[in-house]
Amino acid sequence: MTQKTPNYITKLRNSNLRPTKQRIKICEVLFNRPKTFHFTINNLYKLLSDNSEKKISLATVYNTIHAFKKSGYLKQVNIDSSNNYFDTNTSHHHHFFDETNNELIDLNNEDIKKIELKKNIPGKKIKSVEVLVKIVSK
Amino acid sequence: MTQKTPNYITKLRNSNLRPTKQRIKICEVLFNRPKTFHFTINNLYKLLSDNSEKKISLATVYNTIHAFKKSGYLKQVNIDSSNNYFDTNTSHHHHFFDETNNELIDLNNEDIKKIELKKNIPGKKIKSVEVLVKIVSK
DNA sequence: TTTCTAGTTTATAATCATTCTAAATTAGAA
DNA sequence: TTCTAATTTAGAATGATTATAAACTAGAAA
Ligand SMILES: [Mn+2]
Ligand SMILES: [Mn+2]
Ligand SMILES: [Zn+2]
Ligand SMILES: [Zn+2]
Repeated sequence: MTQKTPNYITKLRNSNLRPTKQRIKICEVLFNRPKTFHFTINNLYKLLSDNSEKKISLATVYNTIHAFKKSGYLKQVNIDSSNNYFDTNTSHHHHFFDETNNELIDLNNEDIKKIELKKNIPGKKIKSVEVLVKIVSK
Repeated sequence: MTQKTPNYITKLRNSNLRPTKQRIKICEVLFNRPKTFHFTINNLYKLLSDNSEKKISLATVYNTIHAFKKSGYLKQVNIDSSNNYFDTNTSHHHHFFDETNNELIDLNNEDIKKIELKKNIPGKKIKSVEVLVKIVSK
Protein backbone atom coordinates (compact mmCIF):
# COMPACT_ATOMS: atom_id res chain seq x y z
CA MET A 1 0.00 0.00 0.00
CA THR A 2 3.04 2.28 0.10
CA GLN A 3 4.38 2.75 -3.42
CA LYS A 4 1.76 0.69 -5.28
CA THR A 5 -0.40 3.52 -6.60
CA PRO A 6 2.15 4.75 -9.16
CA ASN A 7 2.14 1.31 -10.79
CA TYR A 8 -1.59 1.49 -11.29
CA ILE A 9 -1.25 4.91 -12.86
CA THR A 10 1.20 3.53 -15.38
CA LYS A 11 -0.86 0.42 -15.91
CA LEU A 12 -3.97 2.48 -16.61
CA ARG A 13 -2.13 4.88 -18.90
CA ASN A 14 -0.74 1.94 -20.85
CA SER A 15 -4.30 0.90 -21.67
CA ASN A 16 -5.44 4.38 -22.60
CA LEU A 17 -7.45 4.64 -19.42
CA ARG A 18 -7.11 7.88 -17.52
CA PRO A 19 -5.95 7.19 -13.97
CA THR A 20 -8.93 8.63 -12.16
CA LYS A 21 -9.42 8.41 -8.40
CA GLN A 22 -12.11 5.81 -8.93
CA ARG A 23 -10.04 3.56 -11.19
CA ILE A 24 -7.03 3.72 -8.91
CA LYS A 25 -9.15 2.82 -5.90
CA ILE A 26 -10.63 -0.11 -7.80
CA CYS A 27 -7.14 -1.25 -8.84
CA GLU A 28 -6.03 -1.16 -5.22
CA VAL A 29 -8.98 -3.23 -4.07
CA LEU A 30 -8.63 -5.74 -6.92
CA PHE A 31 -4.92 -6.11 -7.47
CA ASN A 32 -3.26 -5.25 -4.18
CA ARG A 33 -3.60 -8.82 -3.00
CA PRO A 34 -1.33 -11.81 -2.47
CA LYS A 35 -3.51 -14.09 -4.59
CA THR A 36 -6.23 -14.41 -7.18
CA PHE A 37 -9.43 -12.58 -6.41
CA HIS A 38 -12.82 -13.79 -7.60
CA PHE A 39 -15.71 -11.38 -7.23
CA THR A 40 -19.10 -10.33 -8.45
CA ILE A 41 -19.95 -6.72 -9.24
CA ASN A 42 -21.98 -6.62 -6.06
CA ASN A 43 -19.16 -8.03 -3.94
CA LEU A 44 -16.85 -5.39 -5.27
CA TYR A 45 -19.33 -2.57 -4.90
CA LYS A 46 -19.82 -3.40 -1.22
CA LEU A 47 -16.08 -3.78 -0.66
CA LEU A 48 -15.50 -0.35 -2.18
CA SER A 49 -18.20 1.19 -0.03
CA ASP A 50 -16.50 -0.12 3.11
CA ASN A 51 -13.07 0.89 1.88
CA SER A 52 -13.69 4.50 0.97
CA GLU A 53 -15.17 7.60 2.42
CA LYS A 54 -16.28 8.87 -1.00
CA LYS A 55 -18.52 6.35 -2.71
CA ILE A 56 -17.98 5.13 -6.26
CA SER A 57 -21.20 4.81 -8.21
CA LEU A 58 -22.42 1.42 -9.33
CA ALA A 59 -22.31 2.60 -12.95
CA THR A 60 -18.62 3.39 -12.59
CA VAL A 61 -17.96 -0.03 -11.10
CA TYR A 62 -19.59 -1.65 -14.13
CA ASN A 63 -17.80 0.67 -16.54
CA THR A 64 -14.43 0.09 -14.93
CA ILE A 65 -14.72 -3.67 -14.67
CA HIS A 66 -15.68 -3.90 -18.31
CA ALA A 67 -12.81 -1.61 -19.28
CA PHE A 68 -10.41 -3.76 -17.24
CA LYS A 69 -11.74 -6.91 -18.85
CA LYS A 70 -11.33 -5.38 -22.29
CA SER A 71 -7.76 -4.42 -21.41
CA GLY A 72 -7.05 -7.98 -20.29
CA TYR A 73 -6.73 -7.31 -16.56
CA LEU A 74 -9.71 -9.46 -15.71
CA LYS A 75 -11.45 -12.59 -16.96
CA GLN A 76 -15.15 -13.23 -16.71
CA VAL A 77 -16.40 -16.53 -15.31
CA ASN A 78 -20.05 -17.43 -15.81
CA ILE A 79 -21.26 -20.05 -13.42
CA ASP A 80 -24.98 -19.90 -14.03
CA SER A 81 -27.72 -17.38 -14.67
CA SER A 82 -27.50 -15.98 -11.16
CA ASN A 83 -23.74 -16.05 -10.62
CA ASN A 84 -21.53 -13.87 -12.77
CA TYR A 85 -17.94 -13.59 -11.54
CA PHE A 86 -14.78 -11.77 -12.50
CA ASP A 87 -11.30 -13.10 -11.89
CA THR A 88 -7.96 -11.35 -11.45
CA ASN A 89 -6.19 -14.48 -12.67
CA THR A 90 -6.06 -13.93 -16.41
CA SER A 91 -3.95 -16.96 -17.26
CA HIS A 92 -5.63 -19.96 -18.82
CA HIS A 93 -7.13 -22.01 -16.03
CA HIS A 94 -10.24 -23.80 -14.81
CA HIS A 95 -12.44 -23.59 -11.72
CA PHE A 96 -14.05 -25.30 -8.84
CA PHE A 97 -17.29 -23.64 -7.83
CA ASP A 98 -18.26 -24.35 -4.25
CA GLU A 99 -22.03 -24.23 -4.18
CA THR A 100 -22.07 -24.29 -0.40
CA ASN A 101 -20.66 -20.78 -0.10
CA ASN A 102 -20.70 -19.57 -3.72
CA GLU A 103 -16.92 -19.46 -3.85
CA LEU A 104 -14.73 -19.88 -6.91
CA ILE A 105 -11.41 -21.70 -6.56
CA ASP A 106 -8.72 -21.81 -9.23
CA LEU A 107 -7.84 -25.10 -10.84
CA ASN A 108 -4.60 -24.34 -12.59
CA ASN A 109 -3.34 -26.13 -15.65
CA GLU A 110 -1.02 -28.27 -13.55
CA ASP A 111 -4.00 -29.40 -11.44
CA ILE A 112 -5.78 -31.08 -14.33
CA LYS A 113 -4.73 -33.46 -17.11
CA LYS A 114 -4.83 -31.90 -20.54
CA ILE A 115 -8.30 -32.01 -22.08
CA GLU A 116 -8.18 -34.15 -25.20
CA LEU A 117 -11.04 -33.96 -27.63
CA LYS A 118 -11.57 -36.85 -30.03
CA LYS A 119 -14.24 -34.94 -31.92
CA ASN A 120 -13.81 -31.87 -34.03
CA ILE A 121 -16.29 -29.78 -35.95
CA PRO A 122 -15.35 -29.22 -39.60
CA GLY A 123 -14.94 -25.56 -40.53
CA LYS A 124 -14.72 -24.48 -36.90
CA LYS A 125 -11.78 -23.53 -34.74
CA ILE A 126 -11.53 -23.71 -30.97
CA LYS A 127 -11.67 -20.43 -29.10
CA SER A 128 -11.54 -21.75 -25.54
CA VAL A 129 -11.86 -24.89 -23.44
CA GLU A 130 -13.16 -24.43 -19.92
CA VAL A 131 -13.79 -26.92 -17.18
CA LEU A 132 -16.11 -26.14 -14.29
CA VAL A 133 -16.17 -28.51 -11.34
CA LYS A 134 -19.06 -27.93 -8.97
CA ILE A 135 -18.47 -29.00 -5.41
CA VAL A 136 -20.40 -28.99 -2.12
CA SER A 137 -19.50 -29.70 1.47
CA LYS A 138 -19.42 -33.41 2.32
CA MET B 1 -46.87 -38.13 -34.36
CA THR B 2 -49.38 -40.97 -34.57
CA GLN B 3 -49.35 -42.85 -31.26
CA LYS B 4 -46.81 -40.70 -29.45
CA THR B 5 -49.16 -38.62 -27.34
CA PRO B 6 -50.18 -41.49 -25.02
CA ASN B 7 -46.52 -41.96 -24.08
CA TYR B 8 -46.31 -38.36 -22.98
CA ILE B 9 -49.47 -38.74 -20.92
CA THR B 10 -47.92 -41.65 -19.09
CA LYS B 11 -44.60 -39.88 -18.78
CA LEU B 12 -46.26 -36.82 -17.28
CA ARG B 13 -48.43 -38.87 -14.93
CA ASN B 14 -45.36 -40.72 -13.72
CA SER B 15 -43.92 -37.42 -12.56
CA ASN B 16 -47.10 -36.24 -10.89
CA LEU B 17 -47.66 -33.73 -13.64
CA ARG B 18 -51.18 -33.56 -15.00
CA PRO B 19 -51.13 -34.16 -18.74
CA THR B 20 -52.58 -30.84 -19.83
CA LYS B 21 -52.90 -29.78 -23.46
CA GLN B 22 -50.04 -27.35 -22.96
CA ARG B 23 -47.65 -29.88 -21.45
CA ILE B 24 -48.41 -32.47 -24.10
CA LYS B 25 -47.84 -29.96 -26.87
CA ILE B 26 -44.52 -28.95 -25.28
CA CYS B 27 -43.52 -32.63 -25.00
CA GLU B 28 -44.28 -33.12 -28.67
CA VAL B 29 -42.18 -30.15 -29.69
CA LEU B 30 -39.29 -31.11 -27.39
CA PHE B 31 -39.15 -34.88 -27.48
CA ASN B 32 -40.66 -35.93 -30.80
CA ARG B 33 -37.29 -35.58 -32.50
CA PRO B 34 -34.64 -37.91 -33.86
CA LYS B 35 -31.88 -36.26 -31.84
CA THR B 36 -30.93 -34.02 -28.96
CA PHE B 37 -32.57 -30.64 -28.92
CA HIS B 38 -30.92 -27.56 -27.44
CA PHE B 39 -33.10 -24.51 -26.96
CA THR B 40 -33.67 -21.31 -25.07
CA ILE B 41 -37.01 -20.40 -23.55
CA ASN B 42 -37.45 -17.88 -26.31
CA ASN B 43 -36.63 -20.39 -29.05
CA LEU B 44 -39.21 -22.73 -27.68
CA TYR B 45 -41.84 -20.06 -27.18
CA LYS B 46 -41.57 -19.02 -30.84
CA LEU B 47 -41.60 -22.64 -32.02
CA LEU B 48 -44.77 -23.26 -30.04
CA SER B 49 -46.39 -20.15 -31.46
CA ASP B 50 -45.74 -21.38 -35.00
CA ASN B 51 -46.82 -24.90 -34.16
CA SER B 52 -50.18 -24.25 -32.56
CA GLU B 53 -53.34 -22.37 -33.24
CA LYS B 54 -53.97 -21.76 -29.52
CA LYS B 55 -51.03 -20.00 -27.93
CA ILE B 56 -49.32 -21.18 -24.79
CA SER B 57 -48.42 -18.33 -22.43
CA LEU B 58 -44.82 -17.51 -21.72
CA ALA B 59 -45.43 -18.14 -18.01
CA THR B 60 -46.57 -21.67 -18.81
CA VAL B 61 -43.50 -22.28 -20.93
CA TYR B 62 -41.30 -21.26 -18.00
CA ASN B 63 -43.36 -23.30 -15.54
CA THR B 64 -43.31 -26.38 -17.72
CA ILE B 65 -39.63 -26.26 -18.55
CA HIS B 66 -38.76 -25.94 -14.89
CA ALA B 67 -41.09 -28.80 -14.02
CA PHE B 68 -39.49 -30.94 -16.73
CA LYS B 69 -36.03 -30.07 -15.49
CA LYS B 70 -37.03 -30.97 -11.94
CA SER B 71 -38.40 -34.29 -13.19
CA GLY B 72 -35.15 -35.01 -14.99
CA TYR B 73 -36.41 -34.67 -18.56
CA LEU B 74 -34.17 -31.70 -19.28
CA LYS B 75 -30.75 -30.38 -18.32
CA GLN B 76 -29.86 -26.72 -18.11
CA VAL B 77 -26.72 -25.45 -19.83
CA ASN B 78 -25.46 -22.00 -18.93
CA ILE B 79 -23.13 -20.58 -21.52
CA ASP B 80 -22.87 -17.01 -20.34
CA SER B 81 -25.00 -14.26 -18.88
CA SER B 82 -26.95 -13.82 -22.10
CA ASN B 83 -27.29 -17.44 -23.20
CA ASN B 84 -29.29 -19.84 -21.08
CA TYR B 85 -30.07 -23.14 -22.77
CA PHE B 86 -31.98 -26.32 -22.03
CA ASP B 87 -31.05 -29.73 -23.38
CA THR B 88 -33.14 -32.83 -24.03
CA ASN B 89 -30.01 -34.96 -23.64
CA THR B 90 -30.00 -35.68 -19.91
CA SER B 91 -27.05 -38.07 -19.94
CA HIS B 92 -23.71 -36.86 -18.65
CA HIS B 93 -22.01 -35.04 -21.49
CA HIS B 94 -20.18 -31.88 -22.49
CA HIS B 95 -20.66 -29.19 -25.12
CA PHE B 96 -19.28 -27.23 -27.96
CA PHE B 97 -20.79 -23.77 -28.19
CA ASP B 98 -20.58 -22.28 -31.64
CA GLU B 99 -20.37 -18.54 -31.10
CA THR B 100 -20.90 -17.89 -34.79
CA ASN B 101 -24.53 -19.01 -34.71
CA ASN B 102 -25.15 -19.51 -30.98
CA GLU B 103 -25.56 -23.24 -31.41
CA LEU B 104 -24.85 -25.95 -28.84
CA ILE B 105 -23.40 -29.25 -30.00
CA ASP B 106 -23.11 -32.34 -27.82
CA LEU B 107 -19.70 -33.65 -26.91
CA ASN B 108 -20.44 -37.08 -25.58
CA ASN B 109 -18.30 -38.94 -23.07
CA GLU B 110 -16.71 -40.99 -25.83
CA ASP B 111 -15.68 -37.79 -27.63
CA ILE B 112 -13.44 -36.61 -24.81
CA LYS B 113 -10.75 -38.23 -22.67
CA LYS B 114 -11.75 -38.60 -19.06
CA ILE B 115 -11.13 -35.44 -17.04
CA GLU B 116 -8.56 -36.19 -14.36
CA LEU B 117 -8.16 -33.74 -11.51
CA LYS B 118 -4.91 -33.77 -9.57
CA LYS B 119 -6.27 -31.34 -7.02
CA ASN B 120 -9.02 -31.95 -4.53
CA ILE B 121 -10.57 -29.70 -1.93
CA PRO B 122 -10.64 -31.20 1.58
CA GLY B 123 -14.14 -31.54 3.01
CA LYS B 124 -15.77 -31.10 -0.38
CA LYS B 125 -17.26 -33.59 -2.78
CA ILE B 126 -17.68 -33.21 -6.52
CA LYS B 127 -21.19 -32.59 -7.77
CA SER B 128 -20.44 -32.22 -11.49
CA VAL B 129 -17.65 -31.74 -14.00
CA GLU B 130 -18.52 -29.87 -17.16
CA VAL B 131 -16.44 -28.93 -20.14
CA LEU B 132 -17.46 -26.13 -22.48
CA VAL B 133 -15.56 -25.73 -25.73
CA LYS B 134 -16.25 -22.47 -27.50
CA ILE B 135 -15.79 -22.52 -31.26
CA VAL B 136 -16.15 -20.10 -34.13
CA SER B 137 -16.08 -20.42 -37.91
CA LYS B 138 -12.56 -20.60 -39.34
C1' DT C 1 -1.14 28.96 -14.98
C1' DT C 2 -5.24 29.08 -17.48
C1' DT C 3 -8.14 27.35 -21.07
C1' DC C 4 -10.27 23.88 -23.50
C1' DT C 5 -12.07 19.46 -24.70
C1' DA C 6 -12.54 14.64 -24.78
C1' DG C 7 -12.88 11.31 -21.41
C1' DT C 8 -15.12 10.05 -17.19
C1' DT C 9 -18.44 9.82 -13.50
C1' DT C 10 -22.91 9.84 -11.89
C1' DA C 11 -27.95 9.59 -10.92
C1' DT C 12 -31.45 7.88 -12.98
C1' DA C 13 -34.14 5.72 -16.58
C1' DA C 14 -34.59 1.90 -19.69
C1' DT C 15 -34.18 -2.86 -20.86
C1' DC C 16 -34.82 -7.60 -20.59
C1' DA C 17 -35.00 -12.15 -18.76
C1' DT C 18 -37.17 -14.30 -15.24
C1' DT C 19 -40.27 -14.84 -11.28
C1' DC C 20 -44.37 -13.62 -8.76
C1' DT C 21 -49.33 -12.89 -8.05
C1' DA C 22 -53.84 -13.78 -7.97
C1' DA C 23 -57.85 -14.64 -10.66
C1' DA C 24 -59.86 -17.87 -14.07
C1' DT C 25 -59.75 -22.38 -15.85
C1' DT C 26 -59.33 -27.39 -15.84
C1' DA C 27 -58.15 -32.35 -14.66
C1' DG C 28 -59.73 -35.99 -12.63
C1' DA C 29 -61.14 -38.16 -8.08
C1' DA C 30 -65.26 -38.93 -5.71
C1' DT D 1 -72.02 -34.26 -12.08
C1' DT D 2 -69.68 -32.03 -8.31
C1' DC D 3 -65.77 -30.45 -6.10
C1' DT D 4 -61.07 -29.27 -5.19
C1' DA D 5 -56.38 -28.89 -6.00
C1' DA D 6 -53.48 -28.25 -9.84
C1' DT D 7 -52.65 -25.47 -13.70
C1' DT D 8 -52.76 -21.63 -16.81
C1' DT D 9 -52.63 -16.96 -17.67
C1' DA D 10 -52.03 -11.77 -18.04
C1' DG D 11 -49.82 -8.64 -16.11
C1' DA D 12 -46.98 -6.78 -12.29
C1' DA D 13 -42.63 -7.09 -9.86
C1' DT D 14 -37.81 -8.00 -9.56
C1' DG D 15 -33.00 -7.70 -10.32
C1' DA D 16 -29.04 -7.47 -12.99
C1' DT D 17 -27.19 -4.89 -16.47
C1' DT D 18 -26.93 -1.18 -19.92
C1' DA D 19 -28.16 3.37 -21.72
C1' DT D 20 -28.65 8.37 -21.25
C1' DA D 21 -27.34 12.76 -20.69
C1' DA D 22 -25.77 16.26 -17.59
C1' DA D 23 -21.91 17.55 -14.49
C1' DC D 24 -17.17 16.96 -13.63
C1' DT D 25 -12.12 16.35 -14.51
C1' DA D 26 -7.53 14.92 -16.53
C1' DG D 27 -4.23 16.61 -18.97
C1' DA D 28 -2.75 18.64 -23.56
C1' DA D 29 -2.10 23.02 -25.45
C1' DA D 30 -1.84 27.89 -25.18
MN1 LIG E 1 -22.68 -9.95 -11.43
MN1 LIG F 1 -33.25 -18.33 -21.55
ZN1 LIG G 1 -9.85 -18.07 -11.41
ZN1 LIG H 1 -26.35 -31.39 -24.91
